[in-house]
Amino acid sequence: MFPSAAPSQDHIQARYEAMLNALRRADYRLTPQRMAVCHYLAETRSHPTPSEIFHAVKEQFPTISRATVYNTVTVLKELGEIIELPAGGGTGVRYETDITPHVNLTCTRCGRIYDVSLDNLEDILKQINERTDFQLTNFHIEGYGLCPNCQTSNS
Amino acid sequence: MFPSAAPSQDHIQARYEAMLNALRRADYRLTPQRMAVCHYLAETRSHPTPSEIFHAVKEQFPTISRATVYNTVTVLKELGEIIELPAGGGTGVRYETDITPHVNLTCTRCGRIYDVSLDNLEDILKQINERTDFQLTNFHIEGYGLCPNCQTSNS
DNA sequence: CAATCTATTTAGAATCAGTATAATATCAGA
DNA sequence: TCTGATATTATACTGATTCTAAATAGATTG
Repeated sequence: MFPSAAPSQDHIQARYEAMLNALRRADYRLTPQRMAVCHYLAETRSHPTPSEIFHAVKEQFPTISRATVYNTVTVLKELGEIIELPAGGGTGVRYETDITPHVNLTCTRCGRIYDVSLDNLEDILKQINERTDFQLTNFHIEGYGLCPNCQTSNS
Repeated sequence: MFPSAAPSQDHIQARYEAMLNALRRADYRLTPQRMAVCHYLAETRSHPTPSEIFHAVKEQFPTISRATVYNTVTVLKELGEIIELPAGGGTGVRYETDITPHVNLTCTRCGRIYDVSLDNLEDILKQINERTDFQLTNFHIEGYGLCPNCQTSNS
């Protein structure tokens, strides 16, 4: 069950293109820095923090600044291409890069986040649309508890 | 639909007792400061930040320190009595104090959080328990989009 | 009750995340 | 190429969160 399989090359490419298209549609320039951030977000399954994104992209772009990373993820978040999650322990945020409806199981002890897919999630979307005037772009589900590891460890 | 009705006195009392019991069960002392934090969390529907909790409790406890607030919410979070949410705009965290399964609709423009209840949420719980080895304490659903207000305003 | 041990609180310092600013660079279009 | 708008960068700044050491309060034991 855990952990999720690494995304296929096709899937990475599709997510990457989707992010670029979202930026294009909203009239943002496709700068090399933004493209690098998008590419990293498309290929990772690690729910990265802004700092992790910064260091990863720095490998290709030694001059990139944190501000550019923050700008880019803020835009992508507003466009609904990524989702902001609490990182646990109040230490900033993480980003969910898989926006297909699924469940994040967060371990309240070690903070790790696991992905699980469920059936019939469209039904939730339908109910929200019926009951509210919200213009929904995406949604996801978070579960909290102890992961298999932390259930047995006692520290 | 919006906003949620204020919680009844009975409901406040029940939530308050539940938090105190959780602390007791986990062998934490019921200090006056912790009790005051719990009481505020039980009576609010505002998804407060640590700072808001601090100022609210300070009214009754002028000497309380921020560290005590942070300690208490961290414990309550580990016990599953409250849920940490990203506050939007990267400005720290907020806490969901209503742990009955429901939906938080977060407006990606103004950052406000709305509560909505849905049917058949037990089914999600069942699916998670069937498919994973997680020991789940609670879960909730987050939706993202534009609230009715922000759909019409253009700034 | 006194002595002791541990958990908790407090104030303040330190750290870290995130934002704002101003100068520079890049890009698109005339 | 020139011009204007947008984006990036480095750095300074603000505010959120954590850490630390000392003081306090509660529980426990003799």
